[in-house]
Amino acid sequence: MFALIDCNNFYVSCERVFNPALCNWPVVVLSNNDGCIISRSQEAKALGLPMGAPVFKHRQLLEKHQVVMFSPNFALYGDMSSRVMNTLGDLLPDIEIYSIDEAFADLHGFGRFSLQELARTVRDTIRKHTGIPVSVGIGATKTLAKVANHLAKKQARYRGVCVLDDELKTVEALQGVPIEEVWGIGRAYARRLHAQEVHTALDFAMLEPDLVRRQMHITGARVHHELRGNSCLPLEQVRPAKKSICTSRSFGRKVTGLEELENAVGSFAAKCAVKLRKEDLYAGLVKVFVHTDAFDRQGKYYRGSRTAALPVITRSTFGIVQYALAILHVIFREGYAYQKAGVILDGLTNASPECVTPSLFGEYDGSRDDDAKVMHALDAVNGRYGSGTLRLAIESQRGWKQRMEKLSPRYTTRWEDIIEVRG
DNA sequence: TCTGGGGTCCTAGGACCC
DNA sequence: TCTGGGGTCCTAGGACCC
Repeated sequence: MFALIDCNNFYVSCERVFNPALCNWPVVVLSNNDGCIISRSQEAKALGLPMGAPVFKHRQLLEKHQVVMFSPNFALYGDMSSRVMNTLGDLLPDIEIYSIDEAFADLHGFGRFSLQELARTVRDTIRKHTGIPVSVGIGATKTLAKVANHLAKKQARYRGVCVLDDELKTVEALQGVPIEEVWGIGRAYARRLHAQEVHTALDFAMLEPDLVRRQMHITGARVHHELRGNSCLPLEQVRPAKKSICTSRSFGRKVTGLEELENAVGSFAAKCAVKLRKEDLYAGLVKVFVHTDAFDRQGKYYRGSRTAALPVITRSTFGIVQYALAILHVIFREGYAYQKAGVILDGLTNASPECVTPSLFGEYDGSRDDDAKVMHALDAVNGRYGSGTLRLAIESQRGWKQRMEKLSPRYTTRWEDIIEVRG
């Protein structure tokens, strides 16, 4: 059996831990740039605020009900996530951290315990240790655990715990879950399935396997298999190495000048390099993209992107920034109002550069010993005194910076922000 | 008139996830 | 006026190899 432990309204719940007055009040967390709604409390969902909706379209509703809004505080959410996962890891030996707010657990060996009681213990302990409410779903496969979790959240009678431990319960559960709610069935497949009169997870499970394989390829066939109780997605306890690293942002206002774009792209490239070293990897390819506002039907539209192969794999901020800027110069067009830019590192490897053939023509070589030492010093200083303490000059101008008007304090990761309790 | 067979690698695009 | 960010996997098709 597998369990899926999923935090309820995670980002909102994190804010509430340090602001309990917000419990029972409609609360939302916004995306970067304060643009969209990306987490909603139960009360906010009840008002009809959709997930992912742009704030400006729901301004009236938000104001009328005095919905409390937060800019995203990822430093806080990341730290709260590791507290939840640490507590979970103490309770269950085999877990896979699937996302910032979810983990799977393999329950083999727990056969002689009541899974209901086990799930309750997990839920109560995480709540007690971290303040975060979670739901627990248990089923014979990961996909069925997801279905169970969905029911645990949606139907009050489960009180946050749903265990599908026999066929009858499983079939009943599948009947109650719309096909679009199934893990692995997105918008496109859901639309096609509805057109074929497949509306629930049970309808889908009853289809001919060959038909599913043909229409939905191997990924769809796996979902189908798993819903029928045959496990084909194993627990992945070790996180696989990253295959790409991306840093991108929408701008706080439109950017037209090359110099400002250089500041943005340079900053994103430098951020990518830091992530790269944190993952202990080297990059082989750098990609840069810029584009104008896709929603703006009036303005001139342009999107440009190029990938450059680095002559030698590197993890140096200098090398990566240098290449990113060179690409930017190639794709930049005068006379456009840019809305977003990003840098993507690809061709990632953990091989050390000494094992790789160096460039015949002596272009920039990120494996140079002095660069490695500088990067080491850079990361050490920023690790100790805060990121951005030491940075390249190009990272300094930040007129394009995003709106973040409702940011909460970093309660758990910054001394100045720690909560004060008065007696 | 008649033109093989067996591969690999790369990229773009689509679909999905949180 | 105002619409996020960061990922993965799969497939088809093109280009190339011998």
